Formats: sequence, structure tokens, C-alpha cells
Amino acid sequence: MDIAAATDGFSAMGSQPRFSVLQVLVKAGRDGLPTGVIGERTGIPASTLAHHVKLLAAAGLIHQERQGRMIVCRANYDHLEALAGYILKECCVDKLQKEEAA
Amino acid sequence: MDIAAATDGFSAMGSQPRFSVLQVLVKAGRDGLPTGVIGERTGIPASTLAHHVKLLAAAGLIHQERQGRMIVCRANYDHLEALAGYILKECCVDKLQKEEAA
DNA sequence: TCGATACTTCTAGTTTTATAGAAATATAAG
DNA sequence: CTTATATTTCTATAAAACTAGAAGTATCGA
Repeated sequence: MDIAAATDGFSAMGSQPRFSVLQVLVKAGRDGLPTGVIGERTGIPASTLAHHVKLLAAAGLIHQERQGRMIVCRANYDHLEALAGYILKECCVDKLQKEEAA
Repeated sequence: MDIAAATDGFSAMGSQPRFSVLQVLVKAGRDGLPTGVIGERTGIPASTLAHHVKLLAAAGLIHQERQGRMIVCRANYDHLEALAGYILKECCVDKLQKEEAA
């Protein structure tokens, strides 16, 4: 996880429609959901949804896999966890370094 | 923490200049840093920095406090922690509900 | 009070992003 | 092979965000 990956991730999460898509998938668990169901649950029109889903996938927050004529989306839990951890990863290191020096 | 607060927070984190400002403050610890030092460390011009700092504060990610002619910024660790926890808060609840029903 | 310092607000041009209808693609079923 | 389903890509428009110089505000020291 570098800073570019982190900001891509947070930026992707930082819009209400996209975050609600992500939440629907996080709730759904490992099996994921087809795009159509995500559309029903969020009320986002198909073409707008495709756009947001593409951004979420590009940021590595979700994965997409074709199953017949549906495309099943799944939350990428590992990446989400890594992002959550990244926020405070370097908490207070300046202070710690000062203490080391002393 | 509601969805609007969460997306405001992630959106604020989701730009490289802002995230680097936040990181500088997270590293700095509770004492925080004056805006000028943040500018030195990030290389962001003053007016651009003021803009980003305002957004970070509006999202609740940092606090600003005047000390003489400097304005000291501090990371809001509680809010950052809450945001980190919010990402996976409702992980897999759909599955759990199914299991409850069964 | 005058000037220097620290920062913000104003402003304007540029770039991104969002939205959603219409058309296109991929798969499946009859 | 034709039609229906599921989703994407194309397109255009509108809205928002980014950047940074210039001008303004607040505070301190001489």
C-alpha cells in the first residue's frame, strides 16, 4: 500500500453513491452480488452504476467476475482492511523518534 | 458517524496533497504543527494549502487553533479511528441475518 | 504606529467528476 | 436465429474541485 493506492481508495469511497455500493457489498459477504441487485438496493440507474462500479474496481476496493450474463461484484476485504489500517499507521512517529534521540 | 460524515471524511482523505498533509499531522502527534511547517514539509503553496486544510477541518479530520500569529493544526485521532472502523463495520451482516433465520 | 510574519480569502482559469439516456455488447433461452 | 436479459460503453451536459497568484486580515515586535 503506497500513498497513491491509499488516496485512490479513499477517493473511491468518498462519494455517497459509491460508498453505498461498497456498503451493500460489504454487507453481502464473500458471495457478492450481481450488478442488477446492487442497482435495486441503491436505486442508482444502470449506466451511472456501471461508472461507479468501474471506479471502485479500479481502486481495488471490489472485484468483478462474469457469471453467465450477470457480473458478480465482491468487496475486496483485504484491501479494505489495509486501507483502514493505513490511516493511522504512522501515528506519532515524530514523537517516538524524539524519544529515541533523547 | 453517519454515511454523510463518512463520505466527507474519505473524500477529504482522497487527494494526494490532502492525504500528505494529514499524514504529516498524524506523524506529528498530539502537539500538532503550525500551517507554515506543514507547507514546508509538503511543498504545497500557502494558498493551496489553506484551501486543503480548510477541507480537512470541515470534514472533522483535523482541528485548527490560533496560537499567536500561527495557526496550529492537529489530527483528530478519534474521528480518524472512527472512520477506519466504519469501513468494515457492517461486514457480512446479510449472511448473519440468514443464519439467524435458519 | 509601522513593518514583518503567518495565514486566509478572493479570483480566475483549468481539469475532473457526476449523471443518465441512448446505443452497443455479451450471454442465454426458445 | 431471434428475442430477452444483464451490463457496459458512448455521449453530452452540468457541477464541482484543484491550483496558485494577488490582495486582505490578524498578530507581534520595534
